[in-house]
Amino acid sequence: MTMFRIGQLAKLLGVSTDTLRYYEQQGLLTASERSAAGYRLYDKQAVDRMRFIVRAKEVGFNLKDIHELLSIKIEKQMHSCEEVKTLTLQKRDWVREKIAQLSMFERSLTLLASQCCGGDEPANTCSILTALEDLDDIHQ
Amino acid sequence: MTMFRIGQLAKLLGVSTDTLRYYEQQGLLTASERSAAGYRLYDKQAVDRMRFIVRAKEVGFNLKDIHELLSIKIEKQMHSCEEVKTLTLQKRDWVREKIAQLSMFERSLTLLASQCCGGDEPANTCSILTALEDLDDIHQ
DNA sequence: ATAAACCTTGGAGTTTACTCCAAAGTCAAT
DNA sequence: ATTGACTTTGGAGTAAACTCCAAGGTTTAT
Repeated sequence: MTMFRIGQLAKLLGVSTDTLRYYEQQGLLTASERSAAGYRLYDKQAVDRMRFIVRAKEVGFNLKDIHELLSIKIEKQMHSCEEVKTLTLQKRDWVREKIAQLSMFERSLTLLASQCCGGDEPANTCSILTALEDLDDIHQ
Repeated sequence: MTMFRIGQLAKLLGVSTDTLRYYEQQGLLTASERSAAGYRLYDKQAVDRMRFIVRAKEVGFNLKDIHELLSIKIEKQMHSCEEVKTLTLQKRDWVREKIAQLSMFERSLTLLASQCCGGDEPANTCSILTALEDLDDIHQ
């Protein structure tokens, strides 16, 4: 069970040490312990948690969202189970909606790329907006 | 062919008039014309373009990205077709990666919800991080 | 004709999420 | 033992994307 120092963890996750300290300051993650000299030390659990934070950030959750996600926990008798479930499903729906919208972008970008260097269509009709319109046409 | 005024467009797209003016200032969209009194007027094309901007924003593109997306156009002889295609496919890959990561979150949130109010498992193991670990377990 | 509800500009302020010091302590290697 | 690469704190600075005035002009409804 090796512990990571802040620089090693930063390198592992591809973020800066400043960012990790900032996340700690924002209450998202405290290093599992400190060395005699006061250096932050992160164990496996802390690394996992930080990885979660960084990934969630990358896909578009903000720090408040992430805080909420991380605090979804059943602590016996403390919160209504139904409450937790509702919040979780809400977040899932949010994620699903984003996936749906991204899929739309994916399709229009694919279409755009195919139109771009395709055949003999007039070149001036080739843009992301016309690609989106074309997608709409297909679906109507 | 009715024209929208800024407040109507803002309402339609669910953003503030300040935001629309900000996007104009950032060079993303100029109103198609002005009324005699100097009011911004948006035609269908401008509405479509603004809708694109707002949606792209919602799925996590920043304004610089959006600017790039909107300027992907083949203007005869001006840009290499291959260049345009490469940029488009790069953006598409970015979108695909995001979709993949979001799908992972979707699955873990689904799992989390199912664990939450399920049966007799010990409640203290129920969190987004343990759900992610469980997902990893399934896939290994 | 006078409110109420719009719109204009310019500029200042805010929020989020870092990012970058400075001054000082720690650790490993030469 | 001293250089270089790490770490600490606190606090200041920055970039993006709004958001909110103020002071004024315009439209619409009563």
